Amino acid sequence: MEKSAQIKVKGGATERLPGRLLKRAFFEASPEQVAPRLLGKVLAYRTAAGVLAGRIVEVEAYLGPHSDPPDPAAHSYRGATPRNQVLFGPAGHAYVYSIYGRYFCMNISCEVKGKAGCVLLRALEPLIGMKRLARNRGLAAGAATDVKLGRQLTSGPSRLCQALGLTRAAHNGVDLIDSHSPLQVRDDGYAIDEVMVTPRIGIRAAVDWPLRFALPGHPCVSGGKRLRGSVHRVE
DNA sequence: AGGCCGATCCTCT
DNA sequence: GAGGATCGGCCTA
Repeated sequence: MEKSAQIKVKGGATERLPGRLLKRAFFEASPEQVAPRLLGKVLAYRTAAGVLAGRIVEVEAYLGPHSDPPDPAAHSYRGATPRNQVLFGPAGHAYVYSIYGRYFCMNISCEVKGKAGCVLLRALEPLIGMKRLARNRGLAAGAATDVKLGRQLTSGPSRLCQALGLTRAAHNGVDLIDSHSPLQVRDDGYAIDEVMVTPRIGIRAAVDWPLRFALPGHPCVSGGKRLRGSVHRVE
């Protein structure tokens, strides 16, 4: 019997989240600025059964209709609708939408109220609650520690929602930078050296715009060689 | 009222 | 590399 089995984690409500909460101002900038800065930050979800968390390793920026030129691939391109209204609200809120009838994707609203830019979370590196992340994905618990299977947990915009258990009904509109919120974006001091920039994935319009950002060479980034791009140093 | 389609994932070849 | 699953939301009439 392992010792760790006796140091069982306490109830989720009291369990600490890693690092410190980001500030609202972090998200009150253009999506092109916010997206690369989000790399390395932590998405943490406090549930009754304990904390789930992952490090953000791949994102995409989607520009609001006010931008010049406007972004035809963005959900906000044709203005506010019941589905996308969160994007037109204040920065730092979750925009969760359903796609293909079976999946969800999560974005974070940017800029100030009235400007609908956002950042899509495309991949996380699993950090906390690996076994439960695997179970939520319908994978064996062993996948949590298996290097080969590890990237199947949270590498993909809908995979990460499935792993954390994020849905539109429960999480659309949640404030991610409120200390009382179950879902938060936090900074644990992880430093980024380089950022890779490529076109966005899975869209039909503006296919060349360089708005996808990822940690170069990170095993949890989705896609293969095809998705290599230019690498830039970070401050 | 009806049609179209998607910021995906998984399986099979 | 290709194709199917599956349905909410948006557009057109």
